[in-house]
Amino acid sequence: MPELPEVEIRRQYLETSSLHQPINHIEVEDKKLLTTDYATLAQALTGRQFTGTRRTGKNLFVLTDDPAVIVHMHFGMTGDLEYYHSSLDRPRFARIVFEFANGFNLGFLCPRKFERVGLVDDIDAFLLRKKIGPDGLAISLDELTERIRRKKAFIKPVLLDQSVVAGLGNWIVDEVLFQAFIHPEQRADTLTDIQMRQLHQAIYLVLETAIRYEATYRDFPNNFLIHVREWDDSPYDDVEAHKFCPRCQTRIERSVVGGRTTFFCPKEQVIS
DNA sequence: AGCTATGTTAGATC
DNA sequence: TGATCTAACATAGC
Repeated sequence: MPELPEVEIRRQYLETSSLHQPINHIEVEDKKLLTTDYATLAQALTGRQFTGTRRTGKNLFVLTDDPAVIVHMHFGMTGDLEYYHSSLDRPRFARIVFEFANGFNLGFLCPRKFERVGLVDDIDAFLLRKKIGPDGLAISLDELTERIRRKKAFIKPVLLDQSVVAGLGNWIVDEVLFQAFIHPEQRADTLTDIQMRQLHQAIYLVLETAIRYEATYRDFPNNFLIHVREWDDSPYDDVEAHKFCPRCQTRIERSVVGGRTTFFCPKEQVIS
């Protein structure tokens, strides 16, 4: 589920599996997944090698031995990477495959086709053009405060806005707001200095924790809200009974904010 | 069978 | 114009 931590895990995975191997061929099942036309992509990458990676928010960039050829990957809601050898092991949904000269393959798994791959020649220019803000792990308290205070919308959709701070998705924003004791519908421009400090700290805590546990939710600390969601695999009425705040045991509320399903503790996350 | 989904964005609306 | 909001996208899984 590719929010910033999952993309960071995929970056590390690609870095340890797929560098310094000449690319023989690129297989693309559905051209709609490409943001660069296939002929251009194939021509630019054939014979090249991946040499390193960069990440900003949910965007992964793969450098090659040609400084002007950089692959951009976005994992949408369900994208993943898998490095494999035999074509018999080709994973399901590997709709884009980078075939290396050594016989190994890097599959870009696109189960729901919300994923995108394309070429970029300048990362900074790309980020500017796409209005991607500072990475959630790198943003300072002052910059976060300045960017949030100029918005009047609810804090939750503001945190989901990649131009404000990059990398936070639906689950993580809920977790961050829970850890910071902030109601998802508090207006962004009304956050106090104390709340901003809590928010900044919570963003770092949640992202760091998720990366440390390799984004495996069930391993997260017990005081994380994420567990409320993880168990939500049976009909809502059935499961509501065990959704309680891990800190105060109040029943967790479920609503829709900014068009997304939202969980929060109605007792501890109040609008001030 | 019908509903929901982790993300992004075009187009509508304020 | 600019900010904000909504719906749609394509598909799998439950």
